[in-house]
Amino acid sequence: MTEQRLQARTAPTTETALEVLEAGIDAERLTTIFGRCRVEYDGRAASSLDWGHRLVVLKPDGTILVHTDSGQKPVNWQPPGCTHDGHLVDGQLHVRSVRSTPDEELLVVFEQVDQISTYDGTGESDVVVTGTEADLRDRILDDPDLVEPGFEPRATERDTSAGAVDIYGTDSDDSAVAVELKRRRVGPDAVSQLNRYVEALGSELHAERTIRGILVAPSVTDRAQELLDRRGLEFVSLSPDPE
Amino acid sequence: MTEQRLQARTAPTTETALEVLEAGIDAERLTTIFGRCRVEYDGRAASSLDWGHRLVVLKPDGTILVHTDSGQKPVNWQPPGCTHDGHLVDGQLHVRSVRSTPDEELLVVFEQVDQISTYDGTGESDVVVTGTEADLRDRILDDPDLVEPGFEPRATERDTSAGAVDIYGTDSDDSAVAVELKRRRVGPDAVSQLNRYVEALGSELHAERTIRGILVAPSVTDRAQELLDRRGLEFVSLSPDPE
DNA sequence: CACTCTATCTCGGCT
DNA sequence: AGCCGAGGTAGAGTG
Repeated sequence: MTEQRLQARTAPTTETALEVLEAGIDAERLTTIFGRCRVEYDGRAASSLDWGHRLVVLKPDGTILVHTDSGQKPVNWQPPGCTHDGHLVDGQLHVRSVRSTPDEELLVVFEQVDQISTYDGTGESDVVVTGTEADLRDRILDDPDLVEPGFEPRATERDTSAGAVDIYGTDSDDSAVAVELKRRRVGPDAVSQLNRYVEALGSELHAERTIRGILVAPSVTDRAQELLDRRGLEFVSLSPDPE
Repeated sequence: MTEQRLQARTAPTTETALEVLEAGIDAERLTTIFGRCRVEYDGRAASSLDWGHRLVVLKPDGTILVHTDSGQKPVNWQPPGCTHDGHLVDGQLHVRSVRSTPDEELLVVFEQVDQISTYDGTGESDVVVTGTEADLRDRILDDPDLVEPGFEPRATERDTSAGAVDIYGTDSDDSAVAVELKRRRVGPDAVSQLNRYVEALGSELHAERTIRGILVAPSVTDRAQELLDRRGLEFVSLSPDPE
Protein backbone atom coordinates (compact mmCIF):
# COMPACT_ATOMS: atom_id res chain seq x y z
CA MET A 1 0.00 0.00 0.00
CA THR A 2 1.32 3.39 -0.93
CA GLU A 3 1.84 5.76 1.99
CA GLN A 4 0.47 9.09 0.93
CA ARG A 5 1.75 12.08 2.87
CA LEU A 6 -1.85 13.16 3.31
CA GLN A 7 -5.00 11.10 3.67
CA ALA A 8 -8.33 12.88 3.88
CA ARG A 9 -12.04 12.16 3.89
CA THR A 10 -14.67 14.84 3.60
CA ALA A 11 -18.07 14.18 5.18
CA PRO A 12 -17.14 10.60 6.02
CA THR A 13 -19.40 8.11 7.74
CA THR A 14 -18.45 7.66 11.37
CA GLU A 15 -17.16 4.21 10.46
CA THR A 16 -14.84 5.65 7.84
CA ALA A 17 -13.77 8.45 10.19
CA LEU A 18 -12.88 5.86 12.83
CA GLU A 19 -10.85 3.87 10.29
CA VAL A 20 -8.90 6.91 9.19
CA LEU A 21 -8.38 8.04 12.79
CA GLU A 22 -7.08 4.65 13.91
CA ALA A 23 -4.82 4.37 10.88
CA GLY A 24 -3.49 7.86 11.64
CA ILE A 25 -2.82 7.01 15.29
CA ASP A 26 -1.15 3.71 14.33
CA ALA A 27 1.04 5.34 11.70
CA GLU A 28 1.90 8.21 14.05
CA ARG A 29 0.52 10.86 11.78
CA LEU A 30 -0.65 14.39 12.52
CA THR A 31 -4.46 14.21 12.44
CA THR A 32 -7.11 16.91 12.15
CA ILE A 33 -10.85 16.49 12.55
CA PHE A 34 -13.42 19.14 11.69
CA GLY A 35 -16.80 18.38 13.18
CA ARG A 36 -19.56 19.09 15.64
CA CYS A 37 -18.51 17.86 19.04
CA ARG A 38 -18.73 18.24 22.78
CA VAL A 39 -15.80 17.83 25.16
CA GLU A 40 -15.40 16.56 28.70
CA TYR A 41 -12.18 16.92 30.65
CA ASP A 42 -11.25 15.63 34.08
CA GLY A 43 -7.82 15.83 35.65
CA ARG A 44 -5.91 18.63 37.33
CA ALA A 45 -9.16 20.55 36.93
CA ALA A 46 -12.41 19.55 35.22
CA SER A 47 -14.40 21.10 32.42
CA SER A 48 -17.33 20.63 30.15
CA LEU A 49 -17.81 22.10 26.71
CA ASP A 50 -21.15 22.04 24.96
CA TRP A 51 -21.80 21.14 21.33
CA GLY A 52 -20.15 23.19 18.65
CA HIS A 53 -18.28 23.02 15.36
CA ARG A 54 -14.57 22.79 16.10
CA LEU A 55 -11.16 21.65 14.97
CA VAL A 56 -9.49 18.79 16.81
CA VAL A 57 -5.78 18.09 16.30
CA LEU A 58 -4.09 14.85 17.37
CA LYS A 59 -0.33 14.51 17.36
CA PRO A 60 1.78 11.36 17.34
CA ASP A 61 3.49 12.43 20.59
CA GLY A 62 0.17 12.08 22.42
CA THR A 63 -0.96 15.70 22.27
CA ILE A 64 -4.58 16.54 21.56
CA LEU A 65 -5.94 20.04 20.97
CA VAL A 66 -9.52 21.24 20.60
CA HIS A 67 -9.66 24.60 18.86
CA THR A 68 -12.65 26.87 18.40
CA ASP A 69 -12.63 29.66 15.85
CA SER A 70 -11.08 32.11 18.32
CA GLY A 71 -8.23 32.33 20.75
CA GLN A 72 -4.67 31.18 20.56
CA LYS A 73 -5.07 28.58 23.27
CA PRO A 74 -7.07 25.45 22.61
CA VAL A 75 -10.37 25.44 24.50
CA ASN A 76 -9.49 21.93 25.68
CA TRP A 77 -6.33 19.91 25.37
CA GLN A 78 -4.17 17.12 26.62
CA PRO A 79 -0.37 17.40 26.83
CA PRO A 80 2.23 15.19 25.08
CA GLY A 81 2.48 11.66 26.41
CA CYS A 82 -1.18 10.77 26.33
CA THR A 83 -2.71 7.70 24.74
CA HIS A 84 -5.34 8.33 22.13
CA ASP A 85 -8.03 6.01 20.91
CA GLY A 86 -11.29 6.16 19.02
CA HIS A 87 -14.54 4.26 19.42
CA LEU A 88 -18.00 4.19 17.98
CA VAL A 89 -20.71 4.67 20.60
CA ASP A 90 -24.32 4.89 19.48
CA GLY A 91 -23.08 5.74 16.01
CA GLN A 92 -21.00 8.65 17.32
CA LEU A 93 -17.24 8.90 17.11
CA HIS A 94 -15.64 9.14 20.54
CA VAL A 95 -12.04 10.26 20.74
CA ARG A 96 -10.46 9.64 24.12
CA SER A 97 -7.08 10.78 25.41
CA VAL A 98 -5.77 9.58 28.76
CA ARG A 99 -2.62 9.80 30.82
CA SER A 100 -1.44 9.07 34.34
CA THR A 101 0.56 11.16 36.87
CA PRO A 102 -1.56 13.00 37.02
CA ASP A 103 -4.61 10.99 36.01
CA GLU A 104 -6.27 12.96 33.29
CA GLU A 105 -8.84 12.15 30.68
CA LEU A 106 -10.24 14.05 27.74
CA LEU A 107 -13.25 12.86 25.77
CA VAL A 108 -14.39 14.36 22.50
CA VAL A 109 -17.76 13.17 21.27
CA PHE A 110 -18.51 13.88 17.63
CA GLU A 111 -22.10 14.13 16.57
CA GLN A 112 -20.88 14.71 13.06
CA VAL A 113 -17.51 14.59 11.31
CA ASP A 114 -17.11 17.03 8.44
CA GLN A 115 -13.55 16.15 7.55
CA ILE A 116 -10.72 14.01 8.85
CA SER A 117 -7.16 14.30 7.55
CA THR A 118 -3.94 12.55 8.55
CA TYR A 119 -0.56 13.91 7.59
CA ASP A 120 3.03 12.78 7.68
CA GLY A 121 4.54 15.83 9.36
CA THR A 122 8.17 16.67 9.94
CA GLY A 123 9.53 15.50 13.25
CA GLU A 124 12.41 17.48 14.65
CA SER A 125 12.22 21.18 13.97
CA ASP A 126 14.90 23.48 15.23
CA VAL A 127 13.41 26.91 15.65
CA VAL A 128 16.06 29.51 16.35
CA VAL A 129 14.87 32.25 18.68
CA THR A 130 16.76 35.44 19.53
CA GLY A 131 15.93 38.16 22.00
CA THR A 132 15.84 35.77 24.95
CA GLU A 133 17.18 36.06 28.46
CA ALA A 134 20.20 34.01 27.32
CA ASP A 135 20.97 36.72 24.77
CA LEU A 136 20.81 39.34 27.49
CA ARG A 137 23.18 37.27 29.63
CA ASP A 138 25.63 36.85 26.74
CA ARG A 139 25.50 40.55 26.04
CA ILE A 140 26.56 41.27 29.61
CA LEU A 141 29.24 38.59 29.70
CA ASP A 142 30.68 40.10 26.52
CA ASP A 143 30.67 43.57 28.02
CA PRO A 144 30.16 43.58 31.81
CA ASP A 145 30.44 47.37 31.88
CA LEU A 146 26.90 47.41 30.52
CA VAL A 147 25.84 46.61 34.09
CA GLU A 148 28.24 49.17 35.54
CA PRO A 149 31.89 50.08 35.13
CA GLY A 150 34.03 47.65 37.08
CA PHE A 151 31.48 44.86 37.28
CA GLU A 152 33.14 41.47 36.95
CA PRO A 153 31.03 38.36 36.42
CA ARG A 154 32.29 35.40 38.47
CA ALA A 155 29.64 32.81 37.75
CA THR A 156 26.36 32.23 35.99
CA GLU A 157 23.56 30.24 37.57
CA ARG A 158 25.33 30.41 40.89
CA ASP A 159 23.49 28.25 43.38
CA THR A 160 22.08 29.59 46.63
CA SER A 161 19.66 28.05 49.08
CA ALA A 162 16.96 30.13 47.41
CA GLY A 163 17.80 29.14 43.84
CA ALA A 164 20.32 30.05 41.17
CA VAL A 165 21.50 33.62 40.63
CA ASP A 166 21.60 34.49 36.92
CA ILE A 167 24.95 36.28 37.14
CA TYR A 168 27.04 36.48 40.29
CA GLY A 169 30.03 38.80 40.38
CA THR A 170 31.86 41.63 42.06
CA ASP A 171 31.87 45.39 41.68
CA SER A 172 34.82 47.79 41.69
CA ASP A 173 34.81 47.73 45.53
CA ASP A 174 34.90 43.93 45.47
CA SER A 175 31.42 43.76 46.92
CA ALA A 176 29.34 40.75 45.94
CA VAL A 177 26.71 41.44 43.26
CA ALA A 178 23.70 39.31 42.35
CA VAL A 179 22.25 40.12 38.96
CA GLU A 180 18.78 38.99 37.94
CA LEU A 181 18.01 39.14 34.23
CA LYS A 182 14.65 39.64 32.53
CA ARG A 183 14.17 39.93 28.80
CA ARG A 184 11.23 42.30 29.12
CA ARG A 185 9.62 44.84 31.40
CA VAL A 186 9.16 43.39 34.84
CA GLY A 187 6.76 43.62 37.74
CA PRO A 188 7.01 42.95 41.47
CA ASP A 189 7.63 39.21 41.10
CA ALA A 190 11.07 39.72 39.58
CA VAL A 191 12.07 42.02 42.44
CA SER A 192 10.99 39.43 44.98
CA GLN A 193 12.98 36.84 43.13
CA LEU A 194 16.13 38.93 43.23
CA ASN A 195 15.52 39.74 46.87
CA ARG A 196 15.34 36.03 47.73
CA TYR A 197 18.74 35.47 46.16
CA VAL A 198 20.31 38.47 47.88
CA GLU A 199 18.97 37.35 51.24
CA ALA A 200 20.21 33.83 50.68
CA LEU A 201 23.66 35.10 49.78
CA GLY A 202 23.57 37.28 52.87
CA SER A 203 23.19 34.28 55.14
CA GLU A 204 25.67 32.17 53.19
CA LEU A 205 28.57 34.58 52.70
CA HIS A 206 30.57 36.20 55.43
CA ALA A 207 28.16 38.21 57.48
CA GLU A 208 29.97 41.51 57.22
CA ARG A 209 30.13 41.39 53.43
CA THR A 210 27.93 43.76 51.48
CA ILE A 211 25.70 42.12 48.89
CA ARG A 212 24.19 44.20 46.15
CA GLY A 213 21.26 43.08 44.04
CA ILE A 214 20.86 44.43 40.52
CA LEU A 215 17.83 43.79 38.36
CA VAL A 216 18.66 44.05 34.66
CA ALA A 217 15.68 44.43 32.33
CA PRO A 218 14.42 46.84 29.68
CA SER A 219 12.21 48.58 32.25
CA VAL A 220 10.24 48.13 35.47
CA THR A 221 6.73 48.99 36.58
CA ASP A 222 6.15 51.64 39.24
CA ARG A 223 5.27 49.08 41.84
CA ALA A 224 8.40 47.08 41.06
CA GLN A 225 10.47 50.26 41.41
CA GLU A 226 8.94 50.97 44.82
CA LEU A 227 9.77 47.46 45.88
CA LEU A 228 13.35 47.84 44.63
CA ASP A 229 13.71 51.04 46.65
CA ARG A 230 12.26 49.50 49.77
CA ARG A 231 14.60 46.53 49.49
CA GLY A 232 17.68 48.58 48.64
CA LEU A 233 18.00 46.85 45.30
CA GLU A 234 19.10 48.45 42.05
CA PHE A 235 17.90 48.53 38.48
CA VAL A 236 19.83 48.74 35.23
CA SER A 237 17.97 49.23 31.97
CA LEU A 238 19.15 46.84 29.26
CA SER A 239 17.53 44.85 26.48
CA PRO A 240 18.46 41.46 25.06
CA ASP A 241 19.02 43.09 21.66
CA PRO A 242 21.35 46.02 21.10
CA GLU A 243 18.99 48.63 19.64
CA MET B 1 -23.31 30.36 -4.27
CA THR B 2 -23.97 27.82 -1.61
CA GLU B 3 -21.97 28.28 1.58
CA GLN B 4 -20.68 24.88 2.54
CA ARG B 5 -19.65 24.45 6.12
CA LEU B 6 -16.39 22.98 4.87
CA GLN B 7 -14.39 23.77 1.75
CA ALA B 8 -11.28 21.74 0.99
CA ARG B 9 -8.73 21.19 -1.74
CA THR B 10 -6.21 18.42 -1.68
CA ALA B 11 -2.89 18.97 -3.47
CA PRO B 12 -4.07 22.27 -4.92
CA THR B 13 -2.04 24.50 -7.20
CA THR B 14 -0.67 27.51 -5.36
CA GLU B 15 -3.16 29.64 -7.24
CA THR B 16 -6.07 27.55 -6.02
CA ALA B 17 -4.64 27.48 -2.51
CA LEU B 18 -4.45 31.28 -2.52
CA GLU B 19 -8.05 31.54 -3.74
CA VAL B 20 -9.31 29.24 -1.00
CA LEU B 21 -7.21 31.02 1.61
CA GLU B 22 -8.45 34.46 0.64
CA ALA B 23 -12.04 33.28 0.52
CA GLY B 24 -11.59 31.76 3.96
CA ILE B 25 -10.11 34.96 5.40
CA ASP B 26 -12.87 37.06 3.81
CA ALA B 27 -15.63 34.81 5.07
CA GLU B 28 -14.04 34.62 8.54
CA ARG B 29 -13.65 30.88 8.45
CA LEU B 30 -11.35 28.62 10.41
CA THR B 31 -8.63 27.62 7.96
CA THR B 32 -6.05 24.81 8.01
CA ILE B 33 -3.15 24.30 5.65
CA PHE B 34 -1.01 21.19 5.48
CA GLY B 35 2.20 21.76 3.58
CA ARG B 36 5.94 22.12 3.47
CA CYS B 37 6.88 25.54 4.75
CA ARG B 38 9.42 27.71 6.49
CA VAL B 39 8.57 30.42 9.03
CA GLU B 40 10.08 33.77 9.94
CA TYR B 41 8.99 35.76 12.96
CA ASP B 42 10.03 39.19 14.16
CA GLY B 43 8.50 41.08 17.05
CA ARG B 44 8.94 40.83 20.82
CA ALA B 45 11.64 38.34 19.92
CA ALA B 46 12.70 36.94 16.55
CA SER B 47 12.86 33.42 15.19
CA SER B 48 13.53 31.40 12.12
CA LEU B 49 12.20 27.94 11.32
CA ASP B 50 13.61 25.87 8.50
CA TRP B 51 11.64 23.89 5.95
CA GLY B 52 9.37 21.14 7.15
CA HIS B 53 5.93 19.60 6.74
CA ARG B 54 3.55 21.28 9.15
CA LEU B 55 0.00 22.28 9.97
CA VAL B 56 -0.93 25.94 9.86
CA VAL B 57 -4.20 27.14 11.41
CA LEU B 58 -5.71 30.56 10.76
CA LYS B 59 -8.63 31.85 12.80
CA PRO B 60 -11.08 34.61 11.98
CA ASP B 61 -10.07 36.52 15.12
CA GLY B 62 -6.61 37.04 13.69
CA THR B 63 -4.84 34.13 15.36
CA ILE B 64 -2.35 32.05 13.40
CA LEU B 65 -0.71 28.84 14.65
CA VAL B 66 2.07 26.78 13.12
CA HIS B 67 2.07 23.25 14.52
CA THR B 68 4.68 20.56 14.00
CA ASP B 69 3.90 16.94 14.77
CA SER B 70 4.93 17.29 18.40
CA GLY B 71 4.39 19.58 21.33
CA GLN B 72 1.31 21.21 22.68
CA LYS B 73 2.47 24.71 21.86
CA PRO B 74 2.66 25.91 18.28
CA VAL B 75 6.25 26.26 17.09
CA ASN B 76 5.30 29.73 15.82
CA TRP B 77 2.17 31.77 16.21
CA GLN B 78 0.53 35.15 16.21
CA PRO B 79 -2.05 36.16 18.81
CA PRO B 80 -5.64 37.25 18.17
CA GLY B 81 -6.02 40.66 16.54
CA CYS B 82 -3.60 40.19 13.70
CA THR B 83 -4.28 40.82 10.05
CA HIS B 84 -3.73 37.91 7.70
CA ASP B 85 -3.12 37.94 4.02
CA GLY B 86 -1.82 35.65 1.31
CA HIS B 87 0.32 36.32 -1.73
CA LEU B 88 2.00 34.43 -4.51
CA VAL B 89 5.75 35.07 -4.69
CA ASP B 90 7.82 33.16 -7.22
CA GLY B 91 5.05 30.61 -7.41
CA GLN B 92 5.10 30.05 -3.65
CA LEU B 93 2.25 30.80 -1.29
CA HIS B 94 3.21 33.38 1.33
CA VAL B 95 0.96 33.76 4.36
CA ARG B 96 1.66 36.88 6.36
CA SER B 97 0.25 37.93 9.72
CA VAL B 98 0.98 41.35 11.19
CA ARG B 99 -0.06 43.43 14.17
CA SER B 100 0.99 46.58 15.98
CA THR B 101 1.62 47.35 19.68
CA PRO B 102 3.83 45.61 19.65
CA ASP B 103 4.91 45.51 16.01
CA GLU B 104 5.04 41.88 15.11
CA GLU B 105 5.13 39.98 11.87
CA LEU B 106 4.93 36.33 10.99
CA LEU B 107 5.64 34.98 7.53
CA VAL B 108 4.91 31.43 6.44
CA VAL B 109 6.35 30.47 3.04
CA PHE B 110 4.89 27.35 1.49
CA GLU B 111 7.00 25.45 -0.98
CA GLN B 112 4.11 23.06 -1.36
CA VAL B 113 0.52 22.94 -0.17
CA ASP B 114 -0.82 19.44 0.44
CA GLN B 115 -4.26 20.48 1.63
CA ILE B 116 -6.18 23.61 2.47
CA SER B 117 -9.54 23.55 4.25
CA THR B 118 -11.82 26.32 5.47
CA TYR B 119 -14.54 25.69 8.01
CA ASP B 120 -17.46 27.53 9.48
CA GLY B 121 -16.72 26.97 13.15
CA THR B 122 -18.84 27.79 16.15
CA GLY B 123 -18.20 31.20 17.64
CA GLU B 124 -18.88 31.59 21.32
CA SER B 125 -18.15 28.51 23.37
CA ASP B 126 -18.73 28.53 27.06
CA VAL B 127 -16.38 26.05 28.63
CA VAL B 128 -17.15 25.50 32.31
CA VAL B 129 -14.06 24.80 34.37
CA THR B 130 -13.98 23.71 38.01
CA GLY B 131 -11.08 23.19 40.35
CA THR B 132 -9.85 26.77 39.97
CA GLU B 133 -8.59 29.26 42.51
CA ALA B 134 -12.05 30.82 42.50
CA ASP B 135 -13.46 27.49 43.66
CA LEU B 136 -10.94 27.40 46.48
CA ARG B 137 -11.93 30.93 47.48
CA ASP B 138 -15.63 30.06 47.45
CA ARG B 139 -14.96 26.96 49.51
CA ILE B 140 -13.34 29.12 52.18
CA LEU B 141 -15.99 31.83 52.08
CA ASP B 142 -18.62 29.11 52.57
CA ASP B 143 -16.75 27.66 55.52
CA PRO B 144 -14.02 29.98 56.88
CA ASP B 145 -13.16 27.44 59.57
CA LEU B 146 -11.36 25.52 56.84
CA VAL B 147 -8.60 28.09 57.24
CA GLU B 148 -8.77 27.95 61.01
CA PRO B 149 -11.49 28.10 63.66
CA GLY B 150 -12.53 31.67 64.20
CA PHE B 151 -11.29 33.04 60.91
CA GLU B 152 -13.62 35.67 59.54
CA PRO B 153 -13.25 36.91 55.98
CA ARG B 154 -13.71 40.68 55.66
CA ALA B 155 -12.90 41.26 52.02
CA THR B 156 -11.71 39.57 48.87
CA GLU B 157 -9.21 41.19 46.55
CA ARG B 158 -8.44 43.76 49.22
CA ASP B 159 -6.10 46.35 47.76
CA THR B 160 -2.71 47.15 49.21
CA SER B 161 0.18 49.11 47.79
CA ALA B 162 1.72 45.77 46.83
CA GLY B 163 -1.35 44.37 45.12
CA ALA B 164 -4.63 42.73 46.05
CA VAL B 165 -4.91 40.21 48.88
CA ASP B 166 -7.02 37.21 47.89
CA ILE B 167 -8.87 37.08 51.21
CA TYR B 168 -8.42 39.60 53.99
CA GLY B 169 -9.94 38.89 57.38
CA THR B 170 -9.49 38.53 61.10
CA ASP B 171 -8.70 35.66 63.43
CA SER B 172 -10.23 34.84 66.80
CA ASP B 173 -7.87 37.38 68.43
CA ASP B 174 -9.02 40.04 65.98
CA SER B 175 -5.59 40.09 64.37
CA ALA B 176 -5.47 40.96 60.67
CA VAL B 177 -5.00 37.97 58.38
CA ALA B 178 -3.93 37.99 54.75
CA VAL B 179 -4.73 34.79 52.90
CA GLU B 180 -3.09 33.92 49.59
CA LEU B 181 -4.77 31.17 47.58
CA LYS B 182 -3.21 28.74 45.14
CA ARG B 183 -5.08 25.96 43.40
CA ARG B 184 -2.10 23.64 43.37
CA ARG B 185 1.24 22.91 45.01
CA VAL B 186 3.31 26.06 45.30
CA GLY B 187 6.95 27.11 45.24
CA PRO B 188 8.85 30.09 46.62
CA ASP B 189 7.16 32.64 44.35
CA ALA B 190 3.82 32.28 46.11
CA VAL B 191 5.46 32.81 49.51
CA SER B 192 7.14 35.99 48.28
CA GLN B 193 3.82 37.16 46.94
CA LEU B 194 2.12 36.65 50.29
CA ASN B 195 5.03 38.30 52.04
CA ARG B 196 4.68 41.42 49.89
CA TYR B 197 1.05 41.76 50.90
CA VAL B 198 1.76 41.21 54.59
CA GLU B 199 4.54 43.81 54.52
CA ALA B 200 2.33 46.29 52.70
CA LEU B 201 -0.45 45.80 55.23
CA GLY B 202 2.11 46.26 57.98
CA SER B 203 2.97 49.74 56.78
CA GLU B 204 -0.63 50.66 56.01
CA LEU B 205 -2.44 49.47 59.13
CA HIS B 206 -1.79 50.68 62.66
CA ALA B 207 1.81 49.90 63.40
CA GLU B 208 1.22 47.95 66.58
CA ARG B 209 -1.26 45.60 64.94
CA THR B 210 -0.19 42.03 64.27
CA ILE B 211 -0.61 40.87 60.69
CA ARG B 212 -0.61 37.19 59.93
CA GLY B 213 -0.05 35.76 56.48
CA ILE B 214 -1.55 32.40 55.58
CA LEU B 215 -0.84 30.56 52.37
CA VAL B 216 -3.65 28.20 51.43
CA ALA B 217 -2.79 25.55 48.85
CA PRO B 218 -2.83 21.77 48.50
CA SER B 219 0.86 21.59 49.43
CA VAL B 220 4.17 23.46 49.35
CA THR B 221 7.69 22.58 48.24
CA ASP B 222 10.52 22.29 50.78
CA ARG B 223 12.05 25.57 49.70
CA ALA B 224 8.71 27.32 49.98
CA GLN B 225 8.27 25.92 53.48
CA GLU B 226 11.70 27.21 54.50
CA LEU B 227 10.78 30.60 53.17
CA LEU B 228 7.46 30.53 55.05
CA ASP B 229 9.32 29.72 58.26
CA ARG B 230 11.87 32.44 57.74
CA ARG B 231 9.17 35.00 57.08
CA GLY B 232 6.94 33.89 59.93
CA LEU B 233 4.16 33.00 57.53
CA GLU B 234 1.78 30.09 57.84
CA PHE B 235 0.49 27.34 55.59
CA VAL B 236 -2.88 25.61 55.50
CA SER B 237 -3.39 22.61 53.25
CA LEU B 238 -6.59 22.85 51.22
CA SER B 239 -7.64 21.95 47.68
CA PRO B 240 -10.14 23.65 45.40
CA ASP B 241 -12.18 20.45 45.34
CA PRO B 242 -13.44 18.77 48.47
CA GLU B 243 -11.85 15.29 48.19
C1' DC C 1 -3.47 51.24 26.84
C1' DA C 2 -0.65 49.41 31.02
C1' DC C 3 -0.49 46.73 35.28
C1' DT C 4 -1.33 42.61 37.92
C1' DC C 5 -2.07 37.84 38.51
C1' DT C 6 -3.98 33.07 37.20
C1' DA C 7 -3.19 28.93 34.42
C1' DT C 8 -5.54 21.78 33.26
C1' DC C 9 -0.12 27.27 32.00
C1' DT C 10 3.94 24.66 28.68
C1' DC C 11 8.66 23.81 28.32
C1' DG C 12 13.43 22.75 29.40
C1' DG C 13 16.99 21.79 32.67
C1' DC C 14 18.57 19.63 36.59
C1' DT C 15 18.59 16.54 40.58
C1' DA D 1 9.39 12.09 38.94
C1' DG D 2 9.65 16.59 41.27
C1' DC D 3 11.49 21.18 41.60
C1' DC D 4 12.56 25.51 39.58
C1' DG D 5 12.36 29.30 36.50
C1' DA D 6 11.67 31.20 31.55
C1' DG D 7 8.21 32.34 28.16
C1' DG D 8 7.31 35.94 21.74
C1' DT D 9 3.94 33.02 27.87
C1' DA D 10 -1.94 33.76 26.88
C1' DG D 11 -5.94 35.37 29.05
C1' DA D 12 -8.81 37.84 32.43
C1' DG D 13 -9.79 41.65 35.25
C1' DT D 14 -9.19 46.34 36.46
C1' DG D 15 -7.95 51.30 36.20
